[in-house]
Amino acid sequence: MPGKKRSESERREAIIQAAFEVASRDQLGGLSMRAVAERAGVSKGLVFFYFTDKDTLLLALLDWLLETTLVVEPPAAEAGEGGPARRLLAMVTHEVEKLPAERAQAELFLDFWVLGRGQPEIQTRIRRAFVRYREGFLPYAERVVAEAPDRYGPRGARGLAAVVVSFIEGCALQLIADPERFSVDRYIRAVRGLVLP
Amino acid sequence: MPGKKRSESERREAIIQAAFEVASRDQLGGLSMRAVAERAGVSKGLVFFYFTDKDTLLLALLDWLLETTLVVEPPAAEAGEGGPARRLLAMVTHEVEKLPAERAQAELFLDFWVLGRGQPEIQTRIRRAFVRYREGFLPYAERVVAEAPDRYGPRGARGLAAVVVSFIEGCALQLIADPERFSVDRYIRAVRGLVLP
DNA sequence: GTTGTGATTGACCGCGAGGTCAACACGGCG
DNA sequence: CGCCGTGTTGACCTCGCGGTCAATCACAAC
Repeated sequence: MPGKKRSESERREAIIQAAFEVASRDQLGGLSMRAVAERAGVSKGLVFFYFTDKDTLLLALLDWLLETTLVVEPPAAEAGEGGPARRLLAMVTHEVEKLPAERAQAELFLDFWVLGRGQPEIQTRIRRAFVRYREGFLPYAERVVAEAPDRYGPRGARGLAAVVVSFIEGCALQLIADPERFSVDRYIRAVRGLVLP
Repeated sequence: MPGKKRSESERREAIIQAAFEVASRDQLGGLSMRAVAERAGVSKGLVFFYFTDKDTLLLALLDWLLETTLVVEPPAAEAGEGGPARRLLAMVTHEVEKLPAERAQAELFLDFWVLGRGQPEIQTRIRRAFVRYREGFLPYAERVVAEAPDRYGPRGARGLAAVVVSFIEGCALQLIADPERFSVDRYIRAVRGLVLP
């Protein structure tokens, strides 16, 4: 029944939420404007009214996803007690432990990643978000490098932050491929053995 | 012009090759039976003649991909000179250095990974390939763990191998997202600084 | 109550997808 | 030569997609 009014931001939010739910179920490839409209309890035309394009809707969904996920939480104060390396390790542990709860987001994120190839708008947004994510680790990586600057070369902190992020992303990948076998504990123990003296 | 005959295996191979080229250009989402047929210089019907389904063709493509990529090369003999940790590191370095050259394969692989969610046939094949890949590192991880068994817990070698694979996969992801910024050297230097005393 | 404005609908369009199939071409065999 | 049987084709079917738009409705202002 046409005519019912709702505030613009409410509608937009609801549609994006519906899009997320559809994408979680059917992947981005299976996300159709029809399905989103149905899930949001709204007609197809209205989705096009708020988001002119499918591309526009996807970008809005991506923005929402990047704001929600892929944020570094600063370490707790007591995490730094054993030295910089232990603190960085605590951060990595925390990030990896978050993954299972955010599995749907991680899957969608990866889906955008694949879609991003050949779609520059998506790619640049993902890249920017990643730079931000890496920079969240940077200050702590710097303190690790500062302890033994000769072991890491110049710009060693950036490299270390990049390695940290790569490892976390690799974990996300493993989690998606094989959730039952993925054991956070075992991963963390192996890393701990590798890097702590 | 109908009637030209070619051996079955030749045709199958040519079609899979065409499918790979199309997928490299347009991703799996843009891979249509029409496009594959055109690329292979063959009619659409023939593609269905050899591969009854699109799903069947995709599985054949995936099998080809998994046989081609995702194989661990054993380390060179002199790589073990500095001890087990250095040898494992040399293997990781080598795997990461291979990535840029195999970028198209890595991208397609990731694409299948995303598609695999919800498509059990794909998922199990990827999982099996990954188990094999991890096991390629296992003997060398075992020797690393054997040097300090107390640092890694029980089954520490498996955890270490998993970490190694996660890191390599994370690198592949970074390479796909941002090929220009991705610097193998910097990554390896950071890892070296982290794990070598 | 009338009117006007802006949110909302659903029928509709064209397109390209996966898939089917009757017809056809060629090589070998009697 | 004729005539299988296996490759091979391209027209054709249906379906669901993204996208459009005139009609419709709810509400606020007067």
